[in-house]
Amino acid sequence: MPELPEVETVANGVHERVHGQTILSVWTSDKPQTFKTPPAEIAEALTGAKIERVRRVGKTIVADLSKGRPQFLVHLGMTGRLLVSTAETPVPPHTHAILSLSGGKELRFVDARRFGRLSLDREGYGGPGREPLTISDDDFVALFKGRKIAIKAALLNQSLLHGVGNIYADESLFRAGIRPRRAAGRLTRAELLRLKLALVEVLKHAISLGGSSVSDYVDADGVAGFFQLEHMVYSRAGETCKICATPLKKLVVGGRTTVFCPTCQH
DNA sequence: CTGACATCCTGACGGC
DNA sequence: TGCCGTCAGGATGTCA
Repeated sequence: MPELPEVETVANGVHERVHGQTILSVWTSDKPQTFKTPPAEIAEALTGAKIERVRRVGKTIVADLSKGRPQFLVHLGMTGRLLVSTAETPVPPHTHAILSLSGGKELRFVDARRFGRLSLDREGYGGPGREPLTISDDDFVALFKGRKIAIKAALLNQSLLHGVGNIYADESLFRAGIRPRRAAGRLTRAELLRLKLALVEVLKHAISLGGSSVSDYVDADGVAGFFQLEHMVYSRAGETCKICATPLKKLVVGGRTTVFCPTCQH
């Protein structure tokens, strides 16, 4: 599932391949759920527009278009893919949008499970959440002050922090030695700073490896990432801890499957 | 404010 | 082999 590192990898890959190009035409599927903005409006806004820049904000991919045009937003959901393909490449099943570009290639949005969303930026995007890679120590600590919810649930809450999903929540809590059910507001400043450090480290490392490929995540060229090979806990319930060999335990926290080491995490 | 739960959706996987 | 039930989860919404 695409979280911050995967979305960053896709956004950067797409940017390198399409920036400066003009969108010649737009095709959209007939699956209304995929489009938060009506597909006809999206097609109208995009057709003839130049793609100035493609970047990541939280888990959203933002395409900045020529002046006067709205921004084009892509959320990958769980299984969404944004692919730069030649026009000759067979169109895969579950393709919901195809943008034909002046360079001859196509930018395609493919999403089997249809949790992904395409929209224009009319109402703004991102919300109040902060970026984990740039937030200050004091602001990070303040996010959790007085909160009774489990720290894992707080990490997943996009209105607090952007871009953290199930994989990086579990991985950062493991690396910080903190149990996922601990009340967020009861963590000490030292623990929260340890968590922040672990989170930044794990996100940056995952970005450097092209993200985690579980489910069916791939980058703009359809290439898988490698960080899943370094997962310490995510999806490893019942297996042994790579540090202390204790069997890893499974819980549900914040409605999500959660795996932790009862020995390494307190 | 909080958590528990349902909803959307399809592919993968386990059991029989 | 093949069918069927279960599970996975990001964002959002309902309800207690």
